[in-house]
Amino acid sequence: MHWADYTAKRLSDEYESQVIASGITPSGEFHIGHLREILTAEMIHRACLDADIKSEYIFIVDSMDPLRRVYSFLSEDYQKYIGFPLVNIPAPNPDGTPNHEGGNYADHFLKPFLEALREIGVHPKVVMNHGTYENGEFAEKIDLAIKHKDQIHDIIEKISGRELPENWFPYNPIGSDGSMDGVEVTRYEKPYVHWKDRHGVEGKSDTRKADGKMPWRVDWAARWGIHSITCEPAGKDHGAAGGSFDTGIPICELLGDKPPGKMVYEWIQLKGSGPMSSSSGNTIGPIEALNLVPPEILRYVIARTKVKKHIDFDTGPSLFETADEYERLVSNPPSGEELNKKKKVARDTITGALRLSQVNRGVDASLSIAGVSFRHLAMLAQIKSNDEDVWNSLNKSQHIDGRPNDALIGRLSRMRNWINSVHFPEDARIKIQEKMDLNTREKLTEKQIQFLLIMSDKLKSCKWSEKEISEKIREATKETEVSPREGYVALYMLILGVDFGPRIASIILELGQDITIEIFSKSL
RNA sequence: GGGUCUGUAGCUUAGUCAGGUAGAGCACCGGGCUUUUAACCCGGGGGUCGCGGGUUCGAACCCCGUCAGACCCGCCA
Repeated sequence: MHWADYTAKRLSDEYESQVIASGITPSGEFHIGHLREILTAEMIHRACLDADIKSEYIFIVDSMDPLRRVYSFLSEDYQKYIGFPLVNIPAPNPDGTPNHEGGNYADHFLKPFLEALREIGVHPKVVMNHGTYENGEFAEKIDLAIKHKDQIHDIIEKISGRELPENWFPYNPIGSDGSMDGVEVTRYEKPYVHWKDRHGVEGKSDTRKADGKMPWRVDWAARWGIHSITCEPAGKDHGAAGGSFDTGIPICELLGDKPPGKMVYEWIQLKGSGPMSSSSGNTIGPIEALNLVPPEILRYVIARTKVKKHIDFDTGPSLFETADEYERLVSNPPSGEELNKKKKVARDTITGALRLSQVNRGVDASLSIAGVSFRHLAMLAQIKSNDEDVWNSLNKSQHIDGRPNDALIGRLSRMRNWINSVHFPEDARIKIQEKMDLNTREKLTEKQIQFLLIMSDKLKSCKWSEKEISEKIREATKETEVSPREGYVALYMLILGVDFGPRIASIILELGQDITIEIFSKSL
């Protein structure tokens, strides 16, 4: 059984209807690591719906979280915004300076991420956390938290092993300058928290408004109750012993609610370069990833991996394997009646992964088949600059019959992006030689050189079509009495510098007559 | 220091929660197609399930220990 289906089943044993949640702080550019947070939750949500369990999926944006520090992509102008809720800060310009016309900081980073989510078929109910404060939904929890201040204090200190400051208070009001830093609570008089900020200014915050927020560990526990969340997968940073999940459970209960069960997912790493981090610049954005990787395959990468296993995200060579594995599975799904228990489990797991990988829920996976392997498409995309030529070639090779489907059109356009990016594997790149070097030439026999000379002549008067070029190759092999194989090897050595490759006539055609003849004349 | 997770074929892994003869893909090798030469089809070899104990008629799976790797415990998912 797939992990999402298993979780859905477990949830339905405990709750009648589900609220599955994700939560992310929009403190900077989103990266594909965040996609795991989103997709883990969304797949459980889909699994619930597929099992006729009532379910809702919400994405809580921590727009009230304060700016912690001036990140590397921000200019020093942001110094003055430290401690401000992200929703109250101007969005940065590309050079890192504040753009006062560009909306707020939280929305700025959120917007493109939501677009990427749409592209991979995720349609959450977006909850801006500052909105929840603004409309008073937090007020009751804030009141309870303040009343149980000492107990919460003890829970955090005991479970996390962290020492809280003397003046710790489960509510951080915003001071006169807009920052939550250095604001000291002087007293609480429902619904107002009175304070004195670092400038000595005194004031009060209305707990029914977004005049302040609860600290992270309390905030998270409170929102489980406010939104009746039944499942919220958490990153392993929150899931560590003594982490915010562990303190959240008793705090949530203290505030009168039943906490969701603990579920922790592993991180995605960029192959070979460790965990993703916005500050180190070691990121790949969901949008960048979606430019290269078809959405169903991006989903598949998450769906096929157990939640607790880390994923090495690789936009290099292993993308071929992942994509071809997906293609193979969809076109030839594992089936069979006489399987033993283990094989049945394996089959159900993988078919579950395929089901959950579809961009649109309930749509037949077979519609996402491109009908051609990633490798073959990579080759065609490199030698055919025109999409129509690619479709013609695929028709001729009987990969497709007639017009390409949407999946294939999408694959080709992303394939072109991939090839043009630094991520495309070098050994898959077709490199046209300007001329044959001496080393390569020495590997050829006299006969093969003869063959190339004849070819050179023939190409000069050749009508430039794939058929004609193939015909010339055949003629030349006959005239010089080299085997077809030797002839092809000679051509590959000349044009690509290696002894094998994709269909040479296509490459020659694509190169054009002038360039081809130039390669021949320079080399021979 | 405390904790979590991972360790199965050269590589990626399924199977571990409900113990019952180790399964797949890639790669590799062989054959076919003999020209769509990075395509396609068929076949094959390859695993002390990290290591050591224990429980059991029976352990990749449960328990204890141990080694290795990754990560968390400073709100970075």
